Amino acid sequence: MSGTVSVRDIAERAGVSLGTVSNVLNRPDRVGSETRARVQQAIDEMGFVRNEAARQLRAGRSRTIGLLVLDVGNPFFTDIAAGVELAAAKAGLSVVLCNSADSAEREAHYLGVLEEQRTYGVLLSPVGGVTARVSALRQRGTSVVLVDRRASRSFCSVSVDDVVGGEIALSHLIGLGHRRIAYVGGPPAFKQVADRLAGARQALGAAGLPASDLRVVATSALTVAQGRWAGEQIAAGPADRRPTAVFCANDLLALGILQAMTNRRLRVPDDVAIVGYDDIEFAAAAAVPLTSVRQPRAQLGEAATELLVDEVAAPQHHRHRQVVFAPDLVVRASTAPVS
Amino acid sequence: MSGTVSVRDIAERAGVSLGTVSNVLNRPDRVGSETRARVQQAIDEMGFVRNEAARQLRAGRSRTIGLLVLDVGNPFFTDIAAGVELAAAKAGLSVVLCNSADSAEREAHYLGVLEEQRTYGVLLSPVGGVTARVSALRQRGTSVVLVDRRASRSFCSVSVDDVVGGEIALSHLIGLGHRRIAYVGGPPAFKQVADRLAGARQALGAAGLPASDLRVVATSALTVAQGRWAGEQIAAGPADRRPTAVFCANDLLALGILQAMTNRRLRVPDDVAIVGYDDIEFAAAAAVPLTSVRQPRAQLGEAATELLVDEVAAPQHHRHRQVVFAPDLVVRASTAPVS
DNA sequence: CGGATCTGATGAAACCTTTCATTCGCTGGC
DNA sequence: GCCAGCGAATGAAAGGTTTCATCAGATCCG
Repeated sequence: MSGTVSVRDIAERAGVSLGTVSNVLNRPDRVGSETRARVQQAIDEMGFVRNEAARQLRAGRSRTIGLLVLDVGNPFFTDIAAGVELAAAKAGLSVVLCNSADSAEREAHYLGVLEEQRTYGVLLSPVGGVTARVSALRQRGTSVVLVDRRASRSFCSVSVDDVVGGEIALSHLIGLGHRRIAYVGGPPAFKQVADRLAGARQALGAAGLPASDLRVVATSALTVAQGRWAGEQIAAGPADRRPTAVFCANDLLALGILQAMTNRRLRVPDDVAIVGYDDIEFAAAAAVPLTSVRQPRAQLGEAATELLVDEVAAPQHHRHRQVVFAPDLVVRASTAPVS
Repeated sequence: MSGTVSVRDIAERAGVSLGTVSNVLNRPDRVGSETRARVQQAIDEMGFVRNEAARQLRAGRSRTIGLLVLDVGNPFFTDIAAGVELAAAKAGLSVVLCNSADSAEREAHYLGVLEEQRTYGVLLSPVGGVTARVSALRQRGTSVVLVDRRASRSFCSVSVDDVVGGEIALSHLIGLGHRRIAYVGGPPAFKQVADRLAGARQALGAAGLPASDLRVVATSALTVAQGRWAGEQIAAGPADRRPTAVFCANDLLALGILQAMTNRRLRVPDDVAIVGYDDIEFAAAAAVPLTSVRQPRAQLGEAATELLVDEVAAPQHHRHRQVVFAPDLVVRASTAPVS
């Protein structure tokens, strides 16, 4: 303890006024060099550390961005966080990372905490959608940018075009000659799941192929276990009717499929080609490295942060924008021409 | 904006004094029920949100724990974070998660930020060790608990016994009849790498087996790529001298080994059994689910938080403790009796 | 009815920093 | 020698909450 050191103590020690110490800290150019040196010395000697709370109280707003994500355990979000942190550092801001863990209750709790902290702004990947709680937050003066979810006109947002993602995944498989293809994903109500399927169907249509070439296997969640289950379904059929390729709504499903195929002694990509989605780190590290649709995660985080900073810096002539990124395909060993 | 609402506004609206509003918020039992209701109504109507900065300024300390980890992308740390969050919530505290990304510079930066915030305390998985920066932080009154690193007497710490971990991994393989075993890990200077090896050797000795039964393959990092490389080394030898089992210093290495074996058309566990370390989520999700040494990650986080709370709550008669957990073994498909 | 007790409410002080209008002390120009 | 102008330093005010000593009013008992 030893009674924390304040600007007043420094001022006393250096024989100057409070204001001068503050100036040394914030506008050193306005202070005579000799005085500045004396103050600096006092700061070093006494081990003075700014009290951010007092600073923030005075400023009315903190220098910390709140990033509230659906799942910190998901590499997708930690990569976004890395992008946010990068952009925030550039703007002289810090980031606090909060985890709603898919729970609306936790989301509300953290929005409360962030609002009490008078956060600079909030980057939110919402559990359900833009709830009344979020609108209230914004109304009371905290800027909010949606992440990984396209917003209406009244909010800024950054997201990735899932229809395009489905399209490039399927175009890749069609290009390799695959004609019996399965789409694994669910629940179908998830917008991402539906959009990626829509994109896949578009690609099929564009190639002049019948919609029946794509078989949909609906899962109840986007997990490895569900992938394993779907893999069993797919492997169970007779070889001549079995899909030669599988497009999964995310990489976890794809890993589950891979595991099921390994169990069944089916070879990837020779017997079944697999395309995942998200390109998480472990997609490249899988026993058979996965071809996957990559979302520009770090860019997503950076863009969101920039939109936020823009909104906070000039609230009056800020126009909300909905930025949509295009995903791209990372081709690895799990896909090959149909045999 | 609309000029943020303060306790003063609420007091005015409800026709009471400042202090009463504060009492409604903090000790509702000391306020008459009728008054309380009137104040509460004013709060709801005006959308009052506590200003945490002012609160904290007054209290001299924030209600937020700083958790500074080596790598937020690593599931090991996010699981610890989950445990921390759980225990923190119980104590009415929030958690901010910071990422030093293995950089001493970033670590120092974040320690600075956390100190300026007058954080409740810091949970630190240190980059190098307990630097002067950390000691200074503590000396100025911020409690620090080390995570995943055993501390000397002067700090609290929580860690997992890596020697025991190595021991149980190797005992498992010995029990399955394996006698030609490889240990993959590095760089050897990493304490964890060395301790796990020491444990492995102990198990060998305890079983009355010669030290030569364990071949050490040193890697330059604990990554999938290095695991792949080590796997190549191991697979390259003649079948009758090739190890029948591999114990890896972490799961990433193990995944790399698995990938190399798949490439080489060697079967796991029939040709080569694999034991990983950490039991990350993807260990279970691998093409061949990995047997792995599990560290009690959530418990680690919880214990660290409790030590911190104990230290902060009663600094005078607090005694620093170094809690060491024992890991356990999760047996999956990647190990089987030697064929 | 007076005094003791108790509940409930009050308001000033303190926490620490930043800001800004002022003041101070000089220099240079007229 | 006086004044304008300038750089440098000052000090009071503000920001919102909590705490604590104090006070007002009601209740109860003798």
